[in-house]
Amino acid sequence: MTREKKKQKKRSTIIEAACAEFTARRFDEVKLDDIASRAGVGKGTLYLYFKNKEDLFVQMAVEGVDEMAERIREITTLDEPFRERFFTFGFEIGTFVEKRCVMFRLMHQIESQTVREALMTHHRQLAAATRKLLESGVNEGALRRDLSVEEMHCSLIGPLLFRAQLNQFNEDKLKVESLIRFFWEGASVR
Amino acid sequence: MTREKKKQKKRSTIIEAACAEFTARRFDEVKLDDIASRAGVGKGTLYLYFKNKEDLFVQMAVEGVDEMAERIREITTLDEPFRERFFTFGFEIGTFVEKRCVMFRLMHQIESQTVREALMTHHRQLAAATRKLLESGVNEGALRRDLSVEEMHCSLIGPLLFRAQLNQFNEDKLKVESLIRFFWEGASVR
Amino acid sequence: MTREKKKQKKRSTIIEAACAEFTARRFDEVKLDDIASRAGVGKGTLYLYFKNKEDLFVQMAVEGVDEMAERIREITTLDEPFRERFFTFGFEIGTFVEKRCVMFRLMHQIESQTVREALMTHHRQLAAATRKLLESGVNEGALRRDLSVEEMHCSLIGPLLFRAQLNQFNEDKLKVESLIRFFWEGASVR
Amino acid sequence: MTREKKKQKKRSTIIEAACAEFTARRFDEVKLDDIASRAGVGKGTLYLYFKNKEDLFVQMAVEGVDEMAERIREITTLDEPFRERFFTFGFEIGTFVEKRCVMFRLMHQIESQTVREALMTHHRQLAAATRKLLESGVNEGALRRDLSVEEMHCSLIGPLLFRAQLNQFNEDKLKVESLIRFFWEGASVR
DNA sequence: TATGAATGAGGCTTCATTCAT
DNA sequence: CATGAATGAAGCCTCATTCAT
Repeated sequence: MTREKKKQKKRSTIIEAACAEFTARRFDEVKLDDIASRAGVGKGTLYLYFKNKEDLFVQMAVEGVDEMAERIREITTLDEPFRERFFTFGFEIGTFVEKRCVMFRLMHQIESQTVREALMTHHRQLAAATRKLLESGVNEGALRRDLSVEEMHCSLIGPLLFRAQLNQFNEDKLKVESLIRFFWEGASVR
Repeated sequence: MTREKKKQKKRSTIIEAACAEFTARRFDEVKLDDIASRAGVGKGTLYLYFKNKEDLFVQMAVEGVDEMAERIREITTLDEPFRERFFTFGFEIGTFVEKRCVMFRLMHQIESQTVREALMTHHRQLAAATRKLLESGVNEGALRRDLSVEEMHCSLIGPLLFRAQLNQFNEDKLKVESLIRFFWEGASVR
Repeated sequence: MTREKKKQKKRSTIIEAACAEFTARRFDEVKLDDIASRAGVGKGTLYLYFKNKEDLFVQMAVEGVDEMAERIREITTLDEPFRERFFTFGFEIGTFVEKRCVMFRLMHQIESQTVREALMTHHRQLAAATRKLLESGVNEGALRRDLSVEEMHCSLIGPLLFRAQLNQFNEDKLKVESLIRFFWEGASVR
Repeated sequence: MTREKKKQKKRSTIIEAACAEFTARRFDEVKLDDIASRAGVGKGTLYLYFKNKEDLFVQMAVEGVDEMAERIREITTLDEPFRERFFTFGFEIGTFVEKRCVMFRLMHQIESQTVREALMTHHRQLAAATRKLLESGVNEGALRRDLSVEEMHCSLIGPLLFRAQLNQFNEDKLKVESLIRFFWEGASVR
């Protein structure tokens, strides 16, 4: 394995560990020691990959978001009926949100304007891609014209997010599918 | 004003200040100094009303939740058509969520099991009351039988919560009304 | 004792402790813990009086310098023959340098431009006052015209400073007096 | 060039780099990284030539001191009038002090007794050689009998040292020559 | 009851040192 | 020999908490 590959892999390991820790605890409750030992590296090593705790947090929160946005854009242009595309999207975003709901939860709680902006930027891209997809549904006559895209975005993502939060603690999990279907029944043109 | 009243009032002032601080910043970014000076009291005074920072946080996060749950139960038993009760409920919970979305956001990020339980307990009451109300709708034939109450709960509260989060930073705010109506159109029996 | 007085006194205690520590050890060898416990205060207390370690160091290094400069100006204007004034000055500056030679030693070793400037500013005042005094000696015909004031300043202070350094470790101490007299014999007009 | 020569050369490069760094900054402000990159070698390489940072510092501070002491002894035994020998010495020590004043400045600030001793030992040799030279001047009747050698040593070296310190920051530099001459005029027998 | 000066536990961060390559 | 990625010891600093006034 090349040098660069190795580095990327270690970075991922750290991000993964950070994600596990930050998901379970408050920012201040997570010690860099915890992350380091969970990742199986020395504490100092973290600083070879991230500027500081805050940076590690942001990188973690942002990890995979751009790829998800890209994926949504991809789905948007698929050559299928909108219904197909929508459900494909729905499952994928549902899974994504479940895994990465921390980001959504924590996004707004950062003091530093610059750091928050960094997070928001990525989130906005995701939201934009999602709205674009919904818009294409409207244009193709698959989704209702009388609803604003913002409204739909909120009514679709909101439940998925809320579900992810609840699921962290409940055992009888709601299915992503049913939430998406509920949205579809309400928003699609019959 | 009686002594007891005075004390209650000061407690409220502190809770209010804490709420403003915790809404804007992370738990660890909020200093007791900040809260104290925003509330216009000395730092030591906080300890006359709350056991410690965590306690102040919990009390703040829980403030008004029981009252809201009670209010929902009240609405549930109103002698009106369900549709009326539902929209009354919708607006009130929407407003409540907007003002107190911090609690929802922060609930899951507490390390201490006991503290988290304290928060969860209140939240579960709120959820229970909400589900009860929805259930009554189902029983009265106003809401669809084929949807589980959990599903509906999630599809109703999720958007309201997500909206509250977005609104902290967007100016062109989505209306609570439209979200509730969207839910109603999808969940009610036509 | 008034509140302000008390504060000043504690500040002095800390400066004193810092002086003792910084005189004996390198900057990085001195721990704030050491200073705090020598001063008989908590570690955190240091931060009520000084911004950080560097600041404490600078304040310590600068302590008393302005007063000494003022004292020199005072001596300069005394109504006595220059010879008297010179020896008065000589003893006082000799003693001062002995006690505060750290400042001179450390002055040039500060990385931060701003911090170094802070130190240099005070030192330059001291040097200026000293040169002024020597100048007055020249003008009154007591000191040689053919020597530049800078030369004299250097030939007078240099030995005092070097002596202070040596004395930290030798027991058979050189007398300040003999150094001053040597300078006087070389620099005065016979 | 032989292998040994090469090694010596690299060692010199490192010492040189260390000297530049330690002259400009505090011991703790100098990072081995800085020294290494200034010397154009890897950080690990430093440890092939020096035991640790402190050792590198000592070796640097001591570099050339023994040679200088030897040179002074050489000058002492030259077959010339003392006056000649003295000025030769004066210029050389003046230049030496200018280049290596760090050593003098830092000598006393080392915590570790053993390290300090290492430095002091070399310095004492230098001082001893200097005093010997001055003593020979007294014996030959060229220098005043009524001054102690220590006094003279201090009055000669002190100004040179002080000048070196001032020169780090002033542009209009005092001449070594004038300081030596001032000493000579005061200390020699007319 | 109210205060805020004093405290010190604890965590982030730096950087000298090591060692596998 | 040379390197620089990895490490973890150690210390500065913050800030929740206490307590004398």
